[in-house]
Amino acid sequence: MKDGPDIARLGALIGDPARANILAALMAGRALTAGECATEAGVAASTASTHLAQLVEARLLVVEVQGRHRYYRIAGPDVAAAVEALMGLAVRVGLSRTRPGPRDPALRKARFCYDHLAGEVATALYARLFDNGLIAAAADGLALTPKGRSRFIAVGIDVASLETRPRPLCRACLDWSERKDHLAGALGAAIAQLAVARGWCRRLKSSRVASFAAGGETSLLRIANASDSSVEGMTG
Amino acid sequence: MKDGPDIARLGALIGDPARANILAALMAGRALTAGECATEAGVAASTASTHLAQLVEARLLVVEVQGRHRYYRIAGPDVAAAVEALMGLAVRVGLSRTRPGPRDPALRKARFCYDHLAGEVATALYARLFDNGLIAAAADGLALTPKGRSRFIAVGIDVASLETRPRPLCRACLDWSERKDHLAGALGAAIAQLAVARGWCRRLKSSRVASFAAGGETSLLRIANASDSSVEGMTG
DNA sequence: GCGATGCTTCGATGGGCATCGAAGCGTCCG
DNA sequence: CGGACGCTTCGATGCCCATCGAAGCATCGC
Repeated sequence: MKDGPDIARLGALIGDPARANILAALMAGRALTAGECATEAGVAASTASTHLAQLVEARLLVVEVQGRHRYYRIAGPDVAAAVEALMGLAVRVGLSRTRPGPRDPALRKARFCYDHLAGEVATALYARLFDNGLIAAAADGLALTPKGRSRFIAVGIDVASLETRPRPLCRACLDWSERKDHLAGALGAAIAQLAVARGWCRRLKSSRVASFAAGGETSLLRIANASDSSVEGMTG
Repeated sequence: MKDGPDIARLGALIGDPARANILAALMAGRALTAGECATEAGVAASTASTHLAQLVEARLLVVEVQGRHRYYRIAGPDVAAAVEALMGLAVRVGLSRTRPGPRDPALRKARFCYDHLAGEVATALYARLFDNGLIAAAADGLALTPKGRSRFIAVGIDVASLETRPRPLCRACLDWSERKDHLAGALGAAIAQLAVARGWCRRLKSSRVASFAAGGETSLLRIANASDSSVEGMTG
């Protein structure tokens, strides 16, 4: 009938409460079994199964079979970005399921956005990375500066292998709670992994919340200080 | 039940084909009467009326009454951005309603994205603005450089008045057809207005396509040449 | 092997909602 | 002031699809 992308099918997919809950749960970045998805969505296992099948069919999710378990996961960063964009619009438009923002202040403080960090901490880190010249803008988006490259290597991130991937290294992602950008892309994911590996923060189970340990937040922000060498000494 | 933004309501809103068609039509940036929306969506006037009421209720659209006509319009840039993001995901995920439609190449070449330009031409302009140092990245997003500021003033854009608005001056918007960024924000809108006023391009009626006149594309791209003074001489 | 567990398919049920025509209400034109 | 036009509201119809329990199919543990 009309030309262009079939936005209606996508909307309908996301428009069902059960499917939306599944997507929201998977936005934490972890893979969930079909049964866990059913619990998250609050529906019977059979119902969740049909929903999951539809989401896989539409390529929003991917499934990985391990024995008698089936692990479902967000298909990729672009799906996560679109879901995140919708969340941002929902907040701005006043469509929240709890009146004054998420009842969870922890969620605003720091959370996982698919495979990278979001929230207050993440937007602060992004601003500092920028101000200190570790990342900069390029014609095709965001780029890692030479200064930043050596810094992240010193911190323990294998930048070279990240660069071989088709996925963009740096990408700005609009934070729905802060209304500022935070760092996404392969580098954003690597930083999140680093933060977990070093024990700076951990995922709260069954939620997107990133719980920071004492001093973890400052350790993370210290990444953006190109001249600070204390990061390497910290281990988890 | 769950915390966080009510993404399901938004999805359900966009998920209906009639509403999706209305939104897509309004993405051209012009306001449409209720009757025109009904025609675009291919439904009866009464049906369209209920859809429009829901979209206004959800703050995705705003309505302006003029005499016996009611003009509906996208509520703001954030709504447009989210819809654009969904379109991008739909394309990447393979959800298109036409394989390679006839009107499609023109749409990829240049189109209106709410109030600014998108497509091949717009991404090219964005890259040149960047390479020539007229815009640059800042911690909170994109910024106009002093060089760029004087250039746009010379071209005839009232930058000072744009800066007084709450709306961000420059903003990167991911182009769903090109998979690169193009310029959005108040400046992006102003450039689009300028291009129309100077006769470089015009809106094709009832479509998002921006039809460029002979030489119009080069005239537009010439904006990005800070040393080129021939732009001011061209009038529409 | 045999039962238990995890997940999907099947069939039936029900509810929500898009859709339409007709009627009602306001606005413009002559 | 009367008729036409634009839009919305109303009431009725019908369809799509989410939902569930039960049954079917794999896999794991013993």
